[in-house]
Amino acid sequence: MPVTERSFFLGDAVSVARMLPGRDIVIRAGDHSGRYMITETEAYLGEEDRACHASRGRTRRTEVMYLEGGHLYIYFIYGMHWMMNIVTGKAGDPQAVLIRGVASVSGPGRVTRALGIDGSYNGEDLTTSARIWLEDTGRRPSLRALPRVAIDYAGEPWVSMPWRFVTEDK
DNA sequence: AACACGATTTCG
DNA sequence: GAAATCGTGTTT
Repeated sequence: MPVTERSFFLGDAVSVARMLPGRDIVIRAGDHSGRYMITETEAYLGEEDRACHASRGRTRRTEVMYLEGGHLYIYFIYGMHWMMNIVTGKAGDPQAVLIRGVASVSGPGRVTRALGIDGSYNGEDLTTSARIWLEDTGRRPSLRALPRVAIDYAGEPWVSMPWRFVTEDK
């Protein structure tokens, strides 16, 4: 069933990142329509977290992270890839969860390409959108917690925090 | 106005 | 191992 309760997204990013795997992202957008089970997530914990874009404060790019949980934070990187994140927490608390993988699609850049996600989805509200939302199918996969990827520049302790969650292969 | 670099992917 | 490729944040 669709997850329309705002409360689902108001927890901290680590909590939400642990709840997302097993749930489905549903897209209804013309040429890109489908259901994709989330398999891998990564949490970014606000201004304190040196790996989080919000560690540099509120800017034009990061302002959507300051919205209340349930909105999408979409950004472009390496000149070619869109990254999809789900904002979590209360308004003013810039946390988000990167969607690193969905069933049969590994890698955050490949996820957005498969789902047809681009900058037009930045700021979209998952609890009210007619083209993208979350659904709870009841699946509760066991997870493995690992360090986050490609954030060496953040230094310790952030580079070592086990805030990446991967569905165990079974 | 110029510069350095990135929450990645792909090719060699 | 290195290129591709450009928006963003920082510095000048």
